[in-house]
Amino acid sequence: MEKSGSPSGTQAVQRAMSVLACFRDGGPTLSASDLARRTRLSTSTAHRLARALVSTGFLEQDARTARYRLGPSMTELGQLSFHQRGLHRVAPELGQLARATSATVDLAIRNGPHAVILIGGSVDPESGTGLRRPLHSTALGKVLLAWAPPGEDDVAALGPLRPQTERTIVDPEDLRAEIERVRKAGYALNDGESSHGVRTLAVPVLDRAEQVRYALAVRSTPEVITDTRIGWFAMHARACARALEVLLLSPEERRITDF
Amino acid sequence: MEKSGSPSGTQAVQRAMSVLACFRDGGPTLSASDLARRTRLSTSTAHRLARALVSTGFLEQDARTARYRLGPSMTELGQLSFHQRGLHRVAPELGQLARATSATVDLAIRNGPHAVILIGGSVDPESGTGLRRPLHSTALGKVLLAWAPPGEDDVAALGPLRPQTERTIVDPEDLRAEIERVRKAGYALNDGESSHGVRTLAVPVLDRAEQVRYALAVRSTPEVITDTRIGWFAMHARACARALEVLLLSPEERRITDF
DNA sequence: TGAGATTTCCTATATTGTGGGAATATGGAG
DNA sequence: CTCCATATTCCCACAATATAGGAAATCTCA
Repeated sequence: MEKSGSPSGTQAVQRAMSVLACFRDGGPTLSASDLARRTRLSTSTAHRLARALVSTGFLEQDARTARYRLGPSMTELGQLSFHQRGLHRVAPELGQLARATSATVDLAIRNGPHAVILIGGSVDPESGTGLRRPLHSTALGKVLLAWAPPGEDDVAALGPLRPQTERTIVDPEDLRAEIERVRKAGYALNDGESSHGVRTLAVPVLDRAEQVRYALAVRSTPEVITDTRIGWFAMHARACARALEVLLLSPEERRITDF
Repeated sequence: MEKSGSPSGTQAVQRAMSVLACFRDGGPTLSASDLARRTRLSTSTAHRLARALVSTGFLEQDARTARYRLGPSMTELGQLSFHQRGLHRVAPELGQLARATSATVDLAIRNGPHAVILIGGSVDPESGTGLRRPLHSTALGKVLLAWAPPGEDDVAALGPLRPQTERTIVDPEDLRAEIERVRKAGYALNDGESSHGVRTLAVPVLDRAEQVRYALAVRSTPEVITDTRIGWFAMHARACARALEVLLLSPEERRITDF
């Protein structure tokens, strides 16, 4: 099928994961043939993979309709991941930042070409926890790119840069320049590049290797985050990010001395 | 290796899922050899599966220590699963039940031989969201067994019934009798069977096929949930469960008329 | 610096996943 | 109620893919 630059020797597993990934864009339930269509796999293969995922609890099949939905293992391990990262401990910090800045606060992590919001300041399902945002058109994404480990900082690997508004950066060269600017400034700005009338400022949460683990954003309107106050917002966000750096690095990692 | 009663034709996928499952019992990070040991797979195989999971974002590998942790796709799809089930809409109902009863409220779903708490009334990581509890020693579990679909109600399939306290039901026959009692009464009781001094009452959240989708529990001390007030607690829990039944059945499922 | 453990890569083998196709079940329309 | 279209599930021969052994590279700790 694809020539697929991946040198991995695990077709079945990657296909199974792409079955799970269908639920990112699809509705809450998908039929076996939906899965086959979306993954471009044969009906038999999609069906067999789905059954394997059901047997391990990552999918669930409705007894009546035979449609699939994400299963209990997914929720369980998702929560576990949340706790194992220590994210349940950062809520107070984020709340404080939100109050100090009167802005909405998001904490995100990179997942391939997307930023996934781990803790969303909004309960709005359209911009809340679990949401995927593109890297090129968000402040979170620019931060995740600017401090990415070598090899994952390739703008070309993002594919076509889809415009969200007329301000969205769509030229890879422009994006590289923007990323360079972000790295120098220490924060990223998204001024209506993903949606109109929204201005977001993001900073990295770094580990000791100076690589980004999470991105932290404060989001509001241009009337609140004015040009002259950007420095002030950056300072507050940076302070919160530093607090998170302390909270989010596990004891095990912390014992590793750097110099 | 195992004779493995599963008639499925997907070894690689199931093995990959068992790699993910390692993180349920293990620490927040596991090394490649940890994974090989726990899954009883050869080093090469465990390593290759782990890499495939990393490439799809379900695992993450620390650049420094080369250890693995659960990845962003896990958190993302976990949250997605949460929302797609409509669970973000039930918080008010659960809060109301908690206030009315002055008890802790848990909502759980079955995952194989365990109950997974989807919304835990406690922020305590030891008894909060994402926790796995055994089916035989919890009120949640008894409910999930009592209304299980045919074929999944087999007590024998649970394996050995491990005692948690001296009150834990360990004889399969006793458990079957208890399940029968639960079904008749409409609620399950756990009186110190999983931990001392804790009494829990659980009721099912049923779909129209009279099969259990979720289990809802109120948990407190025997001084609060006294013998004489059990009926009162059951009534309140049952009322809340009915409200959840309305909330949690998707519109798609709802349009299916039953009689 | 050296011993031991761990991560990672490579390759031959056959076990395992693959997809065509047929049988069965489901739901909608007339 | 019956028929038709669509979707789900099962079966089987083929060969592509995952497997495990071993060796090299890297890291850890003394």
